[in-house]
Amino acid sequence: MITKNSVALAADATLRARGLRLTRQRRIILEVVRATDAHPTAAFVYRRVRRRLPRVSLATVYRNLRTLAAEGFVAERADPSGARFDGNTAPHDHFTCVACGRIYDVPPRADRAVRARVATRTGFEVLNHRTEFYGRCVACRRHGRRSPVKGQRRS
Amino acid sequence: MITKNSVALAADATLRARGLRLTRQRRIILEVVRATDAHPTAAFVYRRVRRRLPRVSLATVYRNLRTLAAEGFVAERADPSGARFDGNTAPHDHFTCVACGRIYDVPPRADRAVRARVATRTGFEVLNHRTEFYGRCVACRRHGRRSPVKGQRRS
DNA sequence: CAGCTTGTTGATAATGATTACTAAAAACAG
DNA sequence: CTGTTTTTAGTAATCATTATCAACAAGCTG
Repeated sequence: MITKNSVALAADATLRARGLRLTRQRRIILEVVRATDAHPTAAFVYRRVRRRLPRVSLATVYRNLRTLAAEGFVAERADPSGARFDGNTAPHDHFTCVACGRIYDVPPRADRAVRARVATRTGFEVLNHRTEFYGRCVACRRHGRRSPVKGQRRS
Repeated sequence: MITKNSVALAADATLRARGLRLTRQRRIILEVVRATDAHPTAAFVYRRVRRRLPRVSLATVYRNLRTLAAEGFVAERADPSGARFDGNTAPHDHFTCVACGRIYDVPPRADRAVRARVATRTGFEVLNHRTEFYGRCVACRRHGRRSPVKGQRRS
């Protein structure tokens, strides 16, 4: 089972091997990102971390999200209004609801062939790929929402 | 055949139907985006448009790229360092070279089943989907480039 | 332990992309 | 023309992100 603690231990070992340290801030930032499936922005992570470390700096959050992403402990994705982070580093796809803006995880497709096809067609070396779906989630379909809700805070 | 002029005519008609106009600026911005497959940034479009309209404003470029995207004449995609635009509005996928940063078009997969699978699994209404591939393009493989080249201008 | 080196933090300034604002120009309708 | 609406250029403002830096902490080394 993946526990908070086993994650921290693994992170600690990996970071040490690079001459980096798993500081209190870094550990809590990692825990916050892994504890939600909301694909949070840096600002969201900042707000959450502040509950446990009231004196943390926004720069520290950004700095560590970058570090953790570079070391593979979180994934980073580009969003029209900025970066979002994902504590789920297992391969999976995403569904973005065009009405409420929420991003849902979607189980990945069995896709060995997809990369191979692109590789042979282009001659490129395909290291990775990801599919993004867009549409309306169940809740928004039920409520008949069609367009982005204005004024809602980005999570 | 799709000519510059037929595009302009179609754009003009669509825009008029919305009470908008195909101004000189708007038309040239559209032409610039459609004339390249470099998935340009707003700054790139601005530089190109300025060759033909030296007094154009950067704000005008942004404003019109947004308008043209909203009307479906160009596609917009989020990139880690900002928005990129695509004059190719036919369905297709993208390959991003992690070494040189270039974004290549990839022919789309026959994919009726992909959306259906997600729809039945989630209950969501899937309107669209897009696959992003990451790897090294032929040129970068040949030159043995592995990491992003620093200091190059985003196109 | 004291001293040295290096990594890290919080605070804040700086940057870069994008958007908002506004007065003037252009496009159109009658 | 004349009035109305849209659009523009120029610029200020905003927002996310990054850089800078002095103070601090952790890990050696002797």
